[in-house]
Amino acid sequence: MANLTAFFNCDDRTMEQDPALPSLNQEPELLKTVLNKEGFRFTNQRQKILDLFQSAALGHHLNAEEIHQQLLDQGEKISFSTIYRALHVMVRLGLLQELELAEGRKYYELNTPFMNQHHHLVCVHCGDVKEFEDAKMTQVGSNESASHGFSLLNCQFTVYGICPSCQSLLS
Amino acid sequence: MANLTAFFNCDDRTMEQDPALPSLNQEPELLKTVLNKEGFRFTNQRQKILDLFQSAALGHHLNAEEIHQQLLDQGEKISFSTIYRALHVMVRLGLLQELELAEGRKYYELNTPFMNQHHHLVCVHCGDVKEFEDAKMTQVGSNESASHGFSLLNCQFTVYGICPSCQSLLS
DNA sequence: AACCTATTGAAAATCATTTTCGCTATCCAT
DNA sequence: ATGGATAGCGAAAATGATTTTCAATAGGTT
Repeated sequence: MANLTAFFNCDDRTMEQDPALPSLNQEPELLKTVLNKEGFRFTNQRQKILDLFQSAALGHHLNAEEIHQQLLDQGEKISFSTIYRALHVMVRLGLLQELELAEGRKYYELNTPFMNQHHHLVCVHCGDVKEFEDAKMTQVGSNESASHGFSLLNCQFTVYGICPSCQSLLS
Repeated sequence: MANLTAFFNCDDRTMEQDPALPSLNQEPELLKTVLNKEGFRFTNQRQKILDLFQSAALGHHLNAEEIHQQLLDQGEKISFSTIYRALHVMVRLGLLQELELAEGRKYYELNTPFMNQHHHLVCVHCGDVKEFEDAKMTQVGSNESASHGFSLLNCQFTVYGICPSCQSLLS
């Protein structure tokens, strides 16, 4: 069986991602509610991690390393195991989305409702990432999953290329 | 700087992917030609690896582990380092494409000309992968990269969901 | 307040992938 | 063809991100 970590690796529990994506930005207490509803516990560390995503621009992606560093910078001591566990839980709960930007590590960003999903244009040379939206994408994604009888969780469109500045460097 | 391995990790040389994708299925000697043109050497191991992809259904993806096992099964002894090096070279030369199917490892498949690119619908529970094509995808990909001044290398649309049989298992 | 157990941090373990290094094989020029 | 230069090979060690283990602690519940 596949090992799609962020979807199914939160200890041993098996559970579906909540289809009604909670919008955390409103209520300060929402994280606790969402966690408890599924038997997870609210902790300071989880709140701090989520705060990072909420205080960053929407669609900003972070990896475990960056989260660790940013929390250190603001005086919070946290272990990598806690970070990874928190990320998995929050992906499972539909609060975060895991991104595969082909850099040998995983990135996470605040999950956005389906119809507002954005996609990524990656420079394979310098790693610069631009975001874009396109309704056609979501359209195709839901058509495809429907036509195969899949229940849709999310979709990612990633375009790889070389950005203008790297083009000049390389020429 | 980013570390997009398959694009830029072939020892130390820096070089662009050949925009004219060679169609290997015709000429038996083409691999040697393509390799030598860029200063790489033709080896038995590289041929054997490429053969695996060519004898499989088009669009079939393999990871390093599977390649290693399949070659063992057919009596070929080959090391993982050789496999990984060969895969990188062939991606660089545009013979293979690297796929991010979110399973903690990389998959490869024969590269196909842009307009025939196919995309993936992945069951996050059992790992089953369905392929599909959609011209809109390529369209959007080239529009986006063009509008940001990127030179386009490739694009991947990956849809995550739960397949029908896993849905019944989980309910 | 007491209990049950999910969560934490630290350290060890995994796992895919990469690198090192001495040896071999391919390519190019003679 | 032959020989030299060096790309590529295999084996083993190294890396780096992520996961797991385990004893101590803290969150949620009664």
